[in-house]
Amino acid sequence: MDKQMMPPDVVVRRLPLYARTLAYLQQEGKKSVSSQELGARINVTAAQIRKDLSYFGQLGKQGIGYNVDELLQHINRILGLSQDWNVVLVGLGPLGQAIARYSGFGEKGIHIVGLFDVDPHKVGTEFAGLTIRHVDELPMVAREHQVRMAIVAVSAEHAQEVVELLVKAGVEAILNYAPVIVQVPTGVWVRHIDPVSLLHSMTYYLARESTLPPA
Amino acid sequence: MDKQMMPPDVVVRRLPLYARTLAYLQQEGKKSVSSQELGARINVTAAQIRKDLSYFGQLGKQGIGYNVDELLQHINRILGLSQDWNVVLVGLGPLGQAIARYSGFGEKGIHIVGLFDVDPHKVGTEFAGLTIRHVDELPMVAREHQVRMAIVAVSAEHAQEVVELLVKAGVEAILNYAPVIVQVPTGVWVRHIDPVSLLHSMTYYLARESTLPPA
DNA sequence: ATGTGTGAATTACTTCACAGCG
DNA sequence: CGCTGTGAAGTAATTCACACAT
Repeated sequence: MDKQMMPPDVVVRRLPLYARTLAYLQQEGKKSVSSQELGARINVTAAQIRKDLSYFGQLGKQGIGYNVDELLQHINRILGLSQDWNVVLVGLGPLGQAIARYSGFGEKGIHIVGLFDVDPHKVGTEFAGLTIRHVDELPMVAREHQVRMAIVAVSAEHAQEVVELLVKAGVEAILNYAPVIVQVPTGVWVRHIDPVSLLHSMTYYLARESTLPPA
Repeated sequence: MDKQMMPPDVVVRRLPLYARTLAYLQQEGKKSVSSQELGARINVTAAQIRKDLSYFGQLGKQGIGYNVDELLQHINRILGLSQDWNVVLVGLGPLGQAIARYSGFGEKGIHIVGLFDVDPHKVGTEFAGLTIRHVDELPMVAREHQVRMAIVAVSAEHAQEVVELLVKAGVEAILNYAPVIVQVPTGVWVRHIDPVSLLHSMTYYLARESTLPPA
């Protein structure tokens, strides 16, 4: 597929999944993998994987499959993960604290470099190796650490205003844990984490029982 | 739209969002809302909302819009949220602990009735008002509380085996926080929570800068 | 007037199926 | 052969646009 043709967002969203699975395959000592095999691990058809990857060039070898190391490195490069990314976290309630302590980000090129809250009891205290600061200091810290991404873990009521502060501070990508859809200007990306909605979308089917999910 | 025609999963996934937004509108004292207005709050087109809702009957009034109270109650009924749902949580590491403490589930008809781990240091201790039990006791507790849903917060390595235990214990819907796609038999639903992948799918765009997200 | 409900049109995404390379 | 890469075909999801109800 042509280089200049840009991949739809659904494809971009699947790339991290491919990367992670390749990393697991790598750990398992696999050198090479077919689209078939890779797809079986993540419930994606072989054709889908081949088509997705074709947006980014000819990454496989006919008759052989994909080289695990190469493809992993290639996808990481595509995702911009050859560099590390500094991220700030806003909101240090129970959820924010769990996120701050979570080690899974750091392993994958995401570094939390600032913690922010407004609660005077929290501001100034240490947490997970960082000092919690007042959100007023966001612009300063963002500039200092060249922060382009943020994680929002405040209440639904405060999410929109926090997002606006972040955007004003130059943040271009936001992972929002608050149970509300936030509005952002063009040029800023948002993704939502919403466990309650996911659970509720499953109760729909359980309440119906006769319906079966796709194999 | 015909009653017997069943809504695609994308539609079902949007319903909880509609419900939540209606709940906010209700709190704000709104009595009635148009598809236009509702859509503006959650970045969904008015046509989309009307078409989605039409799967479930004629829920609005021409020239007026939708009655907030009625529509909210209707969607909740559709989602099976007129009843409450008992859920078990497996894995009480930092993430599982945060989930166990999170109050947002209970407010929305989801009740955590069992906590499970395998760590002998944790089993037997109290947490968030419940006693942590060994996963061996899963079948018993699941039967006792008629548990049909579960939340998995174990490591990637253990996720698949835990899911299999859950399925064996009769669980039909799983919210998986582990960074791996788990395989389930037909008739069981899984949804994934994957913050790292969401962040990585955004670094893709940030690393490209010229590309703008959809308005 | 206003705003729903819905076929028709459009756009987006996935799968097919096969030429061609190793 | 085995398995990729990819146009073509097929599905699915979204948006249009307008008749119609209030």
